[in-house]
Amino acid sequence: MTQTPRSGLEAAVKRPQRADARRNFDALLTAARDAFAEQGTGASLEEIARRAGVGIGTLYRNFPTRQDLFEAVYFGEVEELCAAADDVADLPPWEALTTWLARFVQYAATKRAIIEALNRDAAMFTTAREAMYAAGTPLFERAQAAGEARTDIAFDDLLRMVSGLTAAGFVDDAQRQRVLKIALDGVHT
Amino acid sequence: MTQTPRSGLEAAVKRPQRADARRNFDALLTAARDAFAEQGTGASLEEIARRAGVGIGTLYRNFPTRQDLFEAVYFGEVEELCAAADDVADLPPWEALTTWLARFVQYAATKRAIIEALNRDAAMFTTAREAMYAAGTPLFERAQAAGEARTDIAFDDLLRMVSGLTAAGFVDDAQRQRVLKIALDGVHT
DNA sequence: ACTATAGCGGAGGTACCCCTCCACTTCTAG
DNA sequence: CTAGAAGTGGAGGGGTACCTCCGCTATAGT
Repeated sequence: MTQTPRSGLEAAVKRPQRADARRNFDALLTAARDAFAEQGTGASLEEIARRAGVGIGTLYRNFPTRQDLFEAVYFGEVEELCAAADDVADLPPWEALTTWLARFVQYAATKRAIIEALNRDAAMFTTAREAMYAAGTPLFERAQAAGEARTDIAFDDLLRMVSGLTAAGFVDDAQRQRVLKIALDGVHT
Repeated sequence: MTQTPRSGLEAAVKRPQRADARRNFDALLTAARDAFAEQGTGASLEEIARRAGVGIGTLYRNFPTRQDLFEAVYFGEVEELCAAADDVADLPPWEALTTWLARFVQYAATKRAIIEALNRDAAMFTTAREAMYAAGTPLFERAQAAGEARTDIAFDDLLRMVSGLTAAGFVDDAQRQRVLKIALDGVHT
């Protein structure tokens, strides 16, 4: 959550120097993350400040625009997702791919910002998208090389398919898993 | 759009009697449909009235609550979708199913309300959901009976999968089609 | 301890949006 | 033609959100 520089994803916002300010900064980040998760990109900034227990002025000083706040949260999320790609590195090809995608689904299910982001074309999204692709493409290509995934589709197709399933509502988690599996069966060879 | 009673989907709102009032009513419905399509369920009622070229008061007289307006629009949409099931009746089983689903995707892509609706459980959604299921299930079962669709999944799984793909953002329509096809390959036998 | 200063927070202006209410306009039946 | 019923629309009250501004407070370096 507190950022660990990696893959060019550092937000364009710098953590303040003073200890008390840093506390507020982190509280804001956490509150924003929760709020964005629950209510999407449009969550009220005033409520975020309230949740973080700071004044609205403090929020605006740290993050002059909604975009700045969003980036700070969002880059953190994407980073975690990318890191998850390492965790599956030593599974067999197809399993590694599906495990990562499952994590993508489960992870992003509560954080729809990531999905909303897959679509827009603002600069920050491009950066984040590239990071996600950098993390996922090797898994996909490994599966293809092992003859486990069809070669007539792009990783982009796959990721969008999965992200769609993430966004969809399901009765329960079992159904989500089941449907994901069906869809992935279309990719498996 | 102007409602054609069918499958218990008549909205709980009645069209006014006077000619001028009826014109306004229809204009509101059209404007609301566009607005909901563009901005989702939360579109501003005042803007809808503006688009329809009527006063806000007129909107409220015809549709006392946002829900009323939404139902009126939404039931019309669902009806059209159900009607589309008839159009594919004489295609071969698998083709009939996929064609209908493709229409579902294309149709609902601009009208996300339908998808948002698949999830909530208010009474009206139940009604609409049932109508959609009544229209689609036969197509699915026919494909299953013909040995063209796997039998270990429910129509509900399928529809949610497809609706997820609908909601997802794609680079272009070609990609949308491609991804839909991949996902459906997971269902085909 | 002391002070310069980074940081704080919330009042308040602006802009929407929701919804109600009612003086006014338009339609239509007779 | 006409009168009453049906319908109109927008002003206005109550909310909430955005964002700025600035007098006050807590911190860090000496």
